Parts: sequence; C-alpha cells; structure tokens
Amino acid sequence: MKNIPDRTVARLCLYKRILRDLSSAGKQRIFSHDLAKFSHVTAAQVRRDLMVIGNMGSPALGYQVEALRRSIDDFLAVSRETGIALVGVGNLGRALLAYFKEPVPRFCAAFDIDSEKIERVLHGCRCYHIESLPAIVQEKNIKVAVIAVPASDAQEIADRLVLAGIRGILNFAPVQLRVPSNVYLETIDMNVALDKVAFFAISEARGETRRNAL
Amino acid sequence: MKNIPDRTVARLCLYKRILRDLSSAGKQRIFSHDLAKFSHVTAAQVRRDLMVIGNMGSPALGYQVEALRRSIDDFLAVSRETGIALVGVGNLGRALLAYFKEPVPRFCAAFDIDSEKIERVLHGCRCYHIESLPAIVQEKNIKVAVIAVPASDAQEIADRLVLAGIRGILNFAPVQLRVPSNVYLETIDMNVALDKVAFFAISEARGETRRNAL
DNA sequence: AGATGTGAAATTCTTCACAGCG
DNA sequence: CGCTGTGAAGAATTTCACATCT
Repeated sequence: MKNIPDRTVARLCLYKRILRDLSSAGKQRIFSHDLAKFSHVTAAQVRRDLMVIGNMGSPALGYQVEALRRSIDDFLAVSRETGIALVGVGNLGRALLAYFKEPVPRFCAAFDIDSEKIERVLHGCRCYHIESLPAIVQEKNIKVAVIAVPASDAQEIADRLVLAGIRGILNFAPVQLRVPSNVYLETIDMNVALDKVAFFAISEARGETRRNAL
Repeated sequence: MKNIPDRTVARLCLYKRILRDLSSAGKQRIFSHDLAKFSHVTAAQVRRDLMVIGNMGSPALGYQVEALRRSIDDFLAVSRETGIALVGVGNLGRALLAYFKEPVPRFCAAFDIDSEKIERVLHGCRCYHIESLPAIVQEKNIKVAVIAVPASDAQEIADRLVLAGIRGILNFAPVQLRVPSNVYLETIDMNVALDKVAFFAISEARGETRRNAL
C-alpha cells in the first residue's frame, strides 16, 4: 500500500463522521462542493482525498452518501479490527470513557493502578490493574492505546505498552514520548492547543484559519 | 505583523513547554539539536522556527534556556492577556478544569445550564449560567473559549460566544462549527484522532510518523 | 450545464548547506 | 572547530484547470 499522507487520513476520518451525520439525517447524495463546505476544505481537496479510496462519484449525481461512507469505513476498516485500551482512569480518563461510549464503546479495556478502580466497570468498560496489561492486550487483540496518565508516568506507560505489543498510541500527557519508530505516536497536548488558539485569537497574525487539528 | 504559519506557532508552544521543563530541571543552555530531539523535529526546523522571534543563540553556547523560554512566552504573550472561558461542565468539561488547573488555573470562568452547578466552584473555577455569558465575558475580558458541550448544542454555543465578542474557540464537540472568518476556530475531534492512530498503527502505510497533533 | 477525476502549476513547508561568529 | 542564522534547494501539499462523462 502506498504511503497515504497523514493529513489525508485525518480528512478521510472527518468525512466519515460527516457522512454518518448526513446519512442519519436522511441525505442520499452529496457533491464534493458540499462535503467541502461541511469539512472546511476546498472541493478540489475533497476529490483529491477521495482518489485514494478509488473513484465513487458520478458527475451527474455526485456521491452516494451511504456508499461513500462505507467505502471510507472499509478503507479505514482497521479501526475496527483492533481493540483499543485506555491507560489512566483519572478525570481525563473517565471523561474519555464517557466521550467514546457512544454510539459504540470504543475502549475494550481500561487500566489503572488505583485498587479502588480495579475490576469496576465504568461507562461500560472494565478496569484492570496495569500489571495485567500484557495478558489483556494479548487476549483482546489490542493494538492501540490511549494514554491519560500524569506527565510524570507517561513514559513508563508508553514503554510498557510498546513491550506489550501496542502499535499505535494516542497520548494526552504533555510530554514528548520516546517510542520505537514502528509504533505510531500522536500527542494531543491541550496546553499547546489552547496557547495556539489564544495566539491567533488575539494577534492579528491570522494563521489563515485552519479549522481542524490533526 | 507577518503571517506566522500555524504549524510554527504550534511548535513554538511546544518548545515553550519543553524549555519550562528543562528550566525547572536546572538546565541552563541548550543547542538546537537537543531541543529538536525533545520535540521530535529537526534541528534546522527549530532554528527556522526561532527566526520568527528574533535570534537568540550563540554559536558557542547555544541558547540560554530561561531567556529563550521568556522570549517565546513574550511572543505568545497574548496567551496571558486574555481570560479563557469553558462552556460545558460535563464529564469532559470537568476533566479540562482539572487538567488546566496546574500550575496556574487557565480558565477564569465556566458556563453551563445545569442549575446544580451554577455558582459552585469546581477545581478553582466558578461556574455561571450560560445566560450570564455576555456580562462575564465583558467583565473579565475573555477573548478565548473552549467548547465542551454535546455536539447537538455546540453550534448554538458558538453563536453565543461570537455574539459575546469571543475571538478564538477551541472546540471539542465532534461537529464542524460555522463561525465568522475573523474568529479563529480549532476543533479537536478525538474520534478522528483515534481513527487516525488506529489506521496508521495497523496499516503498513506508515504516515512517516508525525509526532504532534495541531 | 455542471460535476467528477486528474495531470500540471502554484503554493507552502522542510531540509540542505554554508557563511560567519565566538 | 561546531554551532547559529539564513538563502536557496527540495519535498510535500494544495489548488488550478480542463478533458470527460451524464
């Protein structure tokens, strides 16, 4: 498989969500132009992105919302071929459990060290002791993990995750983690996000309004 | 002021955080090469980014950690010239209040409709009824807001924020909001983030490991 | 007519590479 | 010498524009 640009994948994920919303709102067809408007990108960009999943549209009718959604879903299908674990069931961790519970729970296991939480089920997700990580990761075929522990613990958790065979990490701790290059890492540093918004909000150096992170 | 690229600002925010960490770890000087390693970018990129805040380094000694941190801080200083509001004190909102409470609380007001929460102080931040938004925004000179309400309410909140004079919005609701072009908007869609990590984790289409969102 | 799919141009972002300094 | 600051080259990404289809 060719190298798909990171940005393209992010936009495809976005289109997927928009198409789902449109679909459940009963819309049947859509033109690149409209999808572009919803996603805050250009129509040419939409069509270019859609090239990677093979053509789908008809000049007369545009794209079939449901068919396109399914195509993108298939392309990204991997998302459902793996379990996803959450590490850290503090404030943020619990919020993530709640956030990702609808429409289908996305986490299949949560980990913490606090014995208060072990074996409890929060927002539909069972909580295990971090020592069980390797066993559960194996058992549930987990390839992706989200880190929601304090910055001071994040590197140790990352190391454990890598050791347990995790292939992708979404990190919310405000540190730059070191992981082997075959593990995909993305860090969402909300301090950075907030600083950036504040900067562009106030300075007149409008960074030509990019509307999507990632 | 020239147009500073969005990415550059994001990296400057990141350098700032790293320099703060280094500084409190007692480090005095640093070379672009090292800062690059910590931020997962190249040394040339670091130097290029630092150009926008004016030169600072000495070939012999590298950069003075504390001076550089202060320079970046000044450049981004706007971050502290404004109040920041949180709208939506649900699971995610409360997690954000906790997350942004250290070292200095960053939110100066929270808003919700739930009368249970009004006038209570959570994680050091007072909660107001959404109807008070215009008054409090004016009173506290708030220019930036974070949206942490359900997707279905996010557009209405965005409209109210814009009307109240907000200049920048960080949106956590999984919808693409429509705001006037003079308002800076950034959306962090955690579903998209997770989909993307899952995609690159499993497909062999390694998107040449970008290590930072934003 | 008006939309798609796509080479090719334009733009933006990153890296190279080297002059100049301490 | 090795590092900074930076012009210039190189990559990557986005946009243009048009041939093609309905």
